[in-house]
Amino acid sequence: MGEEAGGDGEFDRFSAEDCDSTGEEDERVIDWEVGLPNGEDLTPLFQALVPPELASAFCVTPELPRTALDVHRASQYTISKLRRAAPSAAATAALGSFFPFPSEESETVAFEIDDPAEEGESSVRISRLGPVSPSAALEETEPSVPLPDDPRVDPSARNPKRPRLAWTPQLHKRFIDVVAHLGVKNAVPKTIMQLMNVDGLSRENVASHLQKYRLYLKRMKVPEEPQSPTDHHLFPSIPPVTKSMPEQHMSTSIPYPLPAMMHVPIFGMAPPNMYASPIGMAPGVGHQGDGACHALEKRHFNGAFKRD
DNA sequence: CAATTAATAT
DNA sequence: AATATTAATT
Repeated sequence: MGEEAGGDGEFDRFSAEDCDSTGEEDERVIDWEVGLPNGEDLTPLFQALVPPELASAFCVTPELPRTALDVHRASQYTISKLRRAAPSAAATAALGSFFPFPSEESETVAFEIDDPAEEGESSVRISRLGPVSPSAALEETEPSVPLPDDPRVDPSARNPKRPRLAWTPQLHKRFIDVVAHLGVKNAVPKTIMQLMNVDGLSRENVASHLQKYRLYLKRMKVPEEPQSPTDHHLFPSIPPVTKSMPEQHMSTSIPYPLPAMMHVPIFGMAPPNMYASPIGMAPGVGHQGDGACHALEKRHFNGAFKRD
């Protein structure tokens, strides 16, 4: 199970070429194919994975050769099975009983990519419904012949050019949830990053956000000179940190159920309606069903950080 | 090496 | 304005 990661974030998504696209398969779930090797990289169906000699040497019965029909049948089965059962969090094992919630809210956390080549308001939202790949969103044209250093060859290889991360409300919420779980005192970039379990999210992404978040908390805590009536409206009284008890690490007992932490595809997507979540920055305790702070800004959660 | 913070860059 | 990056410090 756990895999770790000490490593740095790697980019191992995309590259889902146009692995064929005969429109004959209506049941096809493109989403699942992203990142998978294409047909040419896979062992042909008729070829046994284990050579006969090896198989006999280890007393294993060689698998029967499969046909495309077998594959198709298996696909149908899998699809129909998954159709009725919502995906249960597969990657929640990281911390024991941490996020045992299978979750109804299949969260879609989206990354927004700011096209580096452009200025100003140029964030591109990638629709999860489309076969659009992140790389497609970042490349203006597509040379028919991949250059030696073509990013598509091996995105996981050092790809220093990571697109600028946009902290969408979903991502931010995940961040907040994790920090709350850890306790503000224990929440450090690496751990947060791991717990957030967002594909492509780097430690420095988190560190940067965390720094900002802490500044925000600081402001909240010591409002020395009570804020001008003008910036009062956005933030109702939200005691920033665990105020009641001397600060300790309360990693257990989360006041509210965390959304299941599932692997989040780097470019998921959120329907255009996504800005509905009020990002109250209550670090420790929550706001859950109650519509506590409805600061409702249209632009990301920034309204919450903003001083005004 | 990782974390923190402040400063600075894009 | 939001994030990234860097430098200095722990």
